[in-house]
Formats: sequence, C-alpha cells, structure tokens
Amino acid sequence: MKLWNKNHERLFFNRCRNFASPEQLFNQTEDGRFLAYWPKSYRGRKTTLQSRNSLIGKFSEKWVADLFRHITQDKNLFVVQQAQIPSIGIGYNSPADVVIATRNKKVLRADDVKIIFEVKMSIVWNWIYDIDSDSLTEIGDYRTHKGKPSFTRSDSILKAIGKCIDIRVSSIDASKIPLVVIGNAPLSNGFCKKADYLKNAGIIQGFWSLNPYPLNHGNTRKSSHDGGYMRFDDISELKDSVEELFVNDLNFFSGMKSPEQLGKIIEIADNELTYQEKGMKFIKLINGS
DNA sequence: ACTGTAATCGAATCTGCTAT
DNA sequence: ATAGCAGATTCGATTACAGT
Repeated sequence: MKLWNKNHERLFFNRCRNFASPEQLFNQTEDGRFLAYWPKSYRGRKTTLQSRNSLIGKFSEKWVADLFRHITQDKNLFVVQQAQIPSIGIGYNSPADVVIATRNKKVLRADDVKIIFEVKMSIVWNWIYDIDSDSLTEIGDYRTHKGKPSFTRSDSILKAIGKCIDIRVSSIDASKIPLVVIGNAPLSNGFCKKADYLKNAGIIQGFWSLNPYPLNHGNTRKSSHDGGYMRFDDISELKDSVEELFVNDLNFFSGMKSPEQLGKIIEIADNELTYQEKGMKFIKLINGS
C-alpha cells in the first residue's frame, strides 16, 4: 500500500466516471477543455465547481479509513467511518470522519475511542480530461492552479481547529482522546507554529499530511519544529506515529492540570462566542495566563 | 388517524474571490 | 499571506400539508 499520490487521484476520477458526468467532475473552459482546476493563467469565464466536493470528500475519507484499517489489522481494533460519540457532543448530524475504536459500532462511548481523525483532503494536482479517449493527463501541481489544497488553506485549517476545540470543550470524557487532522498537502507557513502550539497545549495531536511528494519538483517541509505538522513518506512511519499516540494517550493531560482545574478552564472557555475565541481562551488558560 | 409527498432546514463537502 | 465570505451541491432528518 502506498500513501497519497497521483494514481489515487486518477483512480478517483475513473471511479466517478461510472456514474458522474465530466461536467460534474471538471471545470469546463471556454474552448471546451475539462480541467480539474482553473490554471493561474486562465483568463476566460469561470464558475466555481461544487458537484465534485462531496465526491472527493467521501472518496478520501474512505481511503483514509482503509489505510488505517490496514495499519491496525492485526490488533483488536476497528476503524469506523462517520462515528457518533454522543457523550462528547459528536451526534448524528456532525459525526467524526474516521475513528479507531475498540468496538465496531457507529455509535460509540468515549472510552471505546482510541483516536479521532478529521479528514481534509482534496485533489492536489491539476488534470485534463479528454472526453474522446476517456483519458486523464496531469498538467501541473498546485502551484500552477488557483485552487489551494486542504492544508494550504487557512480557513480549512481553522475549521478543523474549531471542530477539535468543540470536542475538547464539550466534555471531560474527550480529554483522553487524541485528535489528528489528516490532509494531503503541506501545512501553510503561518500555521506551523500554531500547529506546534496546539500540540504542546494538548488540543490537537497533529496535522498529518499523507502525501509524500506533493510537488512535481522541489521539496516540501517534512515537519514543523515540534512535530505539530508532519509529512509521512511511507506507511511504516505512519504506523509508528499512531502507535506512539496509543502509548501516550493514557496520561495526556496529567502533567498539566487536575481534572477539577481542567473542568473550570473548559467552562470558562466555553463562555466565549466563536470557536476561535473558545480556542484562544482555552489555550491562554491552560498555559496559566 | 394514517399515509405519502413536498418543502424546509442544518450540516458538511471543497473552491474562488476579496479585503486587509 | 491570512482571514473571512459566498457559493453549489448533497445528504438526512424534520416539518408541513394534502388526500385518503
């Protein structure tokens, strides 16, 4: 098994062609070409393609689930997609993308859950689709087109952070569950320090990119200073990191605060209005300021 | 009182643009 | 470069309503 690469994107489009039209999967240029993204140089008429969003969302989520299933196959653990964990505020209308749990159920108790993954992946390369020959050709990495992939988008990251904060402040039961955000692109410069901060504060255990070679030529960052962001180059690296989290999760907050202190902090942070404000308050309090 | 259909709503998916 | 807004589409659940 391989981590995310061009073949997966090819597979995604080929799969979808069984039931979706080219118009649903690609942007159509004025001169009739079907492109995955608008090239930076394109000056013609444009619309914002929406019909592909949930398709790639589902595809990548399933891909991530299968990947972790493969990693955890020899253990007594299950990978569950769209899991509900009512006790920590993850209900049926906003389930967790992918979790690893000790029971193979859609509805889980907090104790059952070993880790929660928030998946944020999209098409990284640009592709041209030829309708006559039904063939795909890659025409550039994300530097050549307008669409920024997952981890390079600030609001995508902010939303992931928001969801994680929401879980953290929802219940004391959530404090032992590691949260990891999964993507397939490098984390933007500005967020590396924040990712480290979030990791050190114990809120989010990592932003993990499962795309070893996101650029056609040139290097991307392997990890942020404290490992809040990491790029994985093969499956065994990923396996190691997951296992490390499993070993460490027992005393996750132990060195920081007692349950009573933590409860107070959560209560105070929850009084803030927005996710971002809740998050900032939480971070401030947990660091004793 | 029940059934079936339609409209509505909330949340989620990702991409494009713009103000700062 | 970052934050924030707006947008199309989908899914499922809820609500509303009409017709037995």
